[in-house]
Amino acid sequence: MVVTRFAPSPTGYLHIGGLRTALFSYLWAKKNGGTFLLRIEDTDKARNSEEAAIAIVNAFEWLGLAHDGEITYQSKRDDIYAKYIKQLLDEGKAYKCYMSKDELTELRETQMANKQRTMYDGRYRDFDGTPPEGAEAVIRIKAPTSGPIVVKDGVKGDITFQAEDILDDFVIARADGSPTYNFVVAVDDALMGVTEVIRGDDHLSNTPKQIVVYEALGFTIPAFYHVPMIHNSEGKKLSKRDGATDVMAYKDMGYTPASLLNFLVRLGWSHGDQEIFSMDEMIELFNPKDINKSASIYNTEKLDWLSSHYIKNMPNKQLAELLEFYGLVLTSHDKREILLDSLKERAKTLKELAELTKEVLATPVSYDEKAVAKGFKADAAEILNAFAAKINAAEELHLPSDYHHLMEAVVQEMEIGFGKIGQPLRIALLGKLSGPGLDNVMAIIGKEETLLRIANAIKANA
RNA sequence: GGCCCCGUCGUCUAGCGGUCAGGAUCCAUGGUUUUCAUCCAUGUUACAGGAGUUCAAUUCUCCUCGGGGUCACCA
Repeated sequence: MVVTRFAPSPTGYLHIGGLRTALFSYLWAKKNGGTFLLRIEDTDKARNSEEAAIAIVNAFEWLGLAHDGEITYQSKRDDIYAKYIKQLLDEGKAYKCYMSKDELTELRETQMANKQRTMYDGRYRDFDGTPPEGAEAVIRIKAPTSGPIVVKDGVKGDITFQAEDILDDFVIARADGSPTYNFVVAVDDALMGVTEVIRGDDHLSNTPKQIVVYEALGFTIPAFYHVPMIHNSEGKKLSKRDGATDVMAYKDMGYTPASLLNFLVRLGWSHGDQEIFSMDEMIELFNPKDINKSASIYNTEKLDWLSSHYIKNMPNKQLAELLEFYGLVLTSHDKREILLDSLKERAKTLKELAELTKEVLATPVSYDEKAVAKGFKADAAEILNAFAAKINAAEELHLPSDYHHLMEAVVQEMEIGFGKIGQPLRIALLGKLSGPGLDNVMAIIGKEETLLRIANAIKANA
């Protein structure tokens, strides 16, 4: 049974980097028919907020990454942590340390002055005297003072740390009794039955400490996969300062979960030359052992490409539903199919598609000056009038081809090139020289609106 | 600074001793399109450097350089 988890601390929104490790964890659990758990690490009361926890859950909902079972909140598990801390105390594997913060600071300063590494000196490790008057105690764990600690990492291979280089008797419970991060992570992962920990490699140097906790408590050590960081364009760890790192901002920008997830899965992971992955394919093909060792730089060029790919290939009905979030209601539009077929190949995001659609649907209120100078020549009014006359005379005008035939007729009768009617008509219909096929536009807006736009343009530009 | 990790086109990556170093994106050019976009075709650009090992190194080893992470009574 594979059990993975995502364990954010609710200090803000869900960010891109977190989402990627969550996605990896999710995929690996699903691939193995296992369980993907969510744990909110809200032990730091000063920095955490309930809104942040809700925001994270909402983001997962938008993305369709469902966790299994109930969400675990660390803030509700004080009793459990207290129990294990007491156990370690009773077994002599942890002890009370009465050193004050001032004393600690002083120790560190001396060590720095002597160019030693800063660490707790273990002065209360075997203390059995009377505690100093009024001193508050923290609980420290007895960590090994020398020897190798090996992290068996599925991404980077075996990583050997020397206890004397990195460890000291670190604090597992603060003076107020609250447990610290490295302790609760190990306890929770063990109690929740987590078998594979997939997380950012900024946690790599914490892992030996957690291993100390696992071993002291007699828990089974899970498999670790430390995935490389995502860097910003400066090559530094991606942080909130780097602009769009809030996952929900991607919804606002018009990206779909499918494109965002596809983009993220390919950051640090690949499967041969394949670029497009459906959720089913990701689940089928993902394996954390294939995760890259090196960090990747966050660059959204490919996200745009993926996004347009997914929009182009999405059924119009589904597209119309998604577009409502961006203020475009098309559900009852009778020309929805033509409309979206002719516009969805032009948009990189849903938001862009919504805007392009609104532009086509709205009667132009102004005309691009350069476009008029280039495309609305002296004979424009005559040609457009001839075309308008044909529209007026026509009985049935529904399909793009119906309008196309009328344009061809004008071209033939007046013995002009297609551009002669195309350019002014484009300006009349859209106010500029670019845009979707004119026959499509006319079929979408209909006979009356087409005539109106032609009349308006002649009035304004002739 | 100590410890740890990493180093293939600008970017995301394939490669797991012998390849014209492949794909994607971006960019450029051409074609298609009345226009723009799409689409199609073509093209430019990479093994950080130096020693080894080997008949042969992008691939294995070491060193250098470069980048990153982490060193709390934060998580």
